[in-house]
Amino acid sequence: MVDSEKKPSRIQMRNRARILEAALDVFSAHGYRGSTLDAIADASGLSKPNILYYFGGKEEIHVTLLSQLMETWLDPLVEMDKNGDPIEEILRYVMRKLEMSRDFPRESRLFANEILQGAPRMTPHLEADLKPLVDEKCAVIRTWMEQGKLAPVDPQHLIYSIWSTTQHYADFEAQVQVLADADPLEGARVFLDTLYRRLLTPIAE
Amino acid sequence: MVDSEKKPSRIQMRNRARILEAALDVFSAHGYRGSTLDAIADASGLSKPNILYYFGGKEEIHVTLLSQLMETWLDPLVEMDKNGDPIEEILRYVMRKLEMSRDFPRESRLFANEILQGAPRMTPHLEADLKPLVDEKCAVIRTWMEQGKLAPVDPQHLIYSIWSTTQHYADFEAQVQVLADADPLEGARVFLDTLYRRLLTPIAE
DNA sequence: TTATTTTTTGACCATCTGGTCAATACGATT
DNA sequence: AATCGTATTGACCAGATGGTCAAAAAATAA
Repeated sequence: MVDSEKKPSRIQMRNRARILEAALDVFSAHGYRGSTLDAIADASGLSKPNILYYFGGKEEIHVTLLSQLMETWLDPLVEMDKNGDPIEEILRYVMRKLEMSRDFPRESRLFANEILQGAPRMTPHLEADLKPLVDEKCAVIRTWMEQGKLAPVDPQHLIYSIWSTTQHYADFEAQVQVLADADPLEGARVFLDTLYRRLLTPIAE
Repeated sequence: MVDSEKKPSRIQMRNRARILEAALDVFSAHGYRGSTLDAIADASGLSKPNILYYFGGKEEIHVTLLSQLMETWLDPLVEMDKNGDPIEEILRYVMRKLEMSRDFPRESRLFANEILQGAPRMTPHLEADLKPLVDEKCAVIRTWMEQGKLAPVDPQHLIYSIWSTTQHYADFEAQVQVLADADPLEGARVFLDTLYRRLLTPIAE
């Protein structure tokens, strides 16, 4: 049995990583209920019982993925620096989120799927990690606005809009695909730069 | 057997409506794969075999819902009037989409779920209905911009941003809930009004 | 090498789920 | 009331799926 006390062997490291990689593929493409252990087994090259040797069950794999990816996911917001130039900081955040849609679409869809279903396996994480971070950054943004460095808007809705506009290109890729112009992500870069500059640039009086 | 040739009886009308209503509840909450005929049966108050008397199967119910709701879903964009005032037309569109997040969150999530999974049962509809409409309205917006009535931005990405920012409040409700301020939808109204006014108001030279 | 622990698997199981079907109940028409 | 098409259901089935387990195979330690 895999002992969670002592440090994992090299084989354990490798196989757990394989399983999580395969699971990310499968879960992000089909959702939790649409994914089967058999599919994860196939994708990882391990047998189903062997997978259950490393993880307690389907749900444990899913939860592990979710919490393991949470940090990566929130990192761009963490990086937002209250000492930087406000508009450039926010635009940098927007662009990093947009890059994540390009580079980590599976992760984006994994989260989107989970939240669409009411976040049954993630609400604790949201409360514990996301909420405090968002509160903190909203306070920073509010300060910037009070200093007249940003045009005043509700910081929380500003953040929602950044999440939704950037993640759209990963989560709704199938739709964007249908309406496809060449290289949507490059178009998005230009558009979102304009959008947030016009929104946030303070108007001199 | 239910005959698709002649017009449906009153009982058929009522029961098909019941089933679709229940199915919308179930599908939007759990996704396609996460939904069972038993759940739809329970929710509709009909027995499972009875449901299969009215619909060919689970997939047929889902497809029926999707195509039946497509029109409602696209209607606000259809309504965008090329003869109206550009900024007000677009803001009206934004607000109507936002109201739909409030009044039809199940429909929003149904579509979101489907597109997240790669739109397996909807790509034809997207091609046939959505694409031409979006192309048409993009042309209208482009005209407005050429006339100097709107600040120039890529119309397609403008539309994506409207979809994503408004639908966010329905599709990611679980997340918005966690970060909850009082009445997010009212905050959204104000924020989005500012956002799109600042983005689109032409700058006098 | 041998003993011991870790890893892997084939066979199996219980449950769930979409779907069938023959039989029954119902409702309108005569 | 008798008839006939419509509507409804209990019992059932086959395949999928999450998970178990004893035994075999590898790796590691002695």
